[in-house]
Amino acid sequence: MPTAGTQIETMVTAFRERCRASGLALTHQRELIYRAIVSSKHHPSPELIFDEVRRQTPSISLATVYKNIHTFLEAGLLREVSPHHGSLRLEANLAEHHHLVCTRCKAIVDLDESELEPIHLSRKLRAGYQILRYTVEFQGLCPACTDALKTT
Amino acid sequence: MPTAGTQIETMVTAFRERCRASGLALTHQRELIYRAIVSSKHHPSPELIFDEVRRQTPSISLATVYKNIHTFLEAGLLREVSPHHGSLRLEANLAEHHHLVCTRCKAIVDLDESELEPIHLSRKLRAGYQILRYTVEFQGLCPACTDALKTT
DNA sequence: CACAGTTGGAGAATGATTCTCCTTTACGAA
DNA sequence: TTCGTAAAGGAGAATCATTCTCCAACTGTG
Repeated sequence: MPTAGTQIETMVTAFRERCRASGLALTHQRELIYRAIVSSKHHPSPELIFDEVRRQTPSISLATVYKNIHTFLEAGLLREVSPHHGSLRLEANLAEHHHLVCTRCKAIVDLDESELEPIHLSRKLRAGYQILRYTVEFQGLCPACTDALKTT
Repeated sequence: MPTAGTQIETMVTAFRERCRASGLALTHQRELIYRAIVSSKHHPSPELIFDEVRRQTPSISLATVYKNIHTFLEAGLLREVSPHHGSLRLEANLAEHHHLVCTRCKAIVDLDESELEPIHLSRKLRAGYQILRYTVEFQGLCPACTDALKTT
């Protein structure tokens, strides 16, 4: 069975290949940033990644971390945990319901609980966790953005 | 069948009662803010709410909108769409998986696709939408935060 | 109607993110 | 291996979202 260490190396190797394939220069900083994210068990913020990377290369700039995160997101090497961070989004609908989020225009449409069957967990979820509620987020393209991409 | 208009009035009436019950003063601004959120089909940001409310009361301050949003969230009158906005959170794990989010400390734990049964939509989802993927977000308290709240 | 405690307004302060501008580096070609 | 060019990095200013501070105005009670 592979250890966590070799698994990280596998991902870093794949990362190098994907950079080459995408025409992205393979810089020291880029590899450190990617490695910091892959090695993290949590889902780190740019600031945390910066703190981690700075331990090995104190001269790195926070702007470089941000720039590369966006580069990696565009290249599909990373994923954002939330499709709508950046600004607080609110709702007054307190009934159980789910969301359909357009990844392009960030519009959010509600889906009633009755529109999907209840979720069943195969096993007891993580010991010690108290689950209060769950929400399903469907990500995709809304009709307008589907059209817009076709035309372009 | 109730029209959208009367439904909004119903919610505003309930809002007034809940304010009274929670000891919150019923100000002109509060009602406008709540009404703007309830009336919105989308899931508005504070800035959008401000723009809307300002049309009726140009003297309102953006800080007031923010303050009241937080007041309403604490009173349970509103809900945040995303439990982890505020800072970009990233992951390199591109496999289908889900998230367990602690609402108190914002820690995110991955849940493998195999840990829950697939979701079935009862009907064809919204015409015209292209669904690319879905993620289930379980919200609750992690073991550490559960303990912390017991002790307090 | 007056009082006391909330709440609102304005603008400064803070934190996250992006931009600008100039220097340095990666990497294909010679 | 060296060179030239385009891509990338660093520093700090600029911008955007959000929060705070401080004082004036308002709500709800007596």
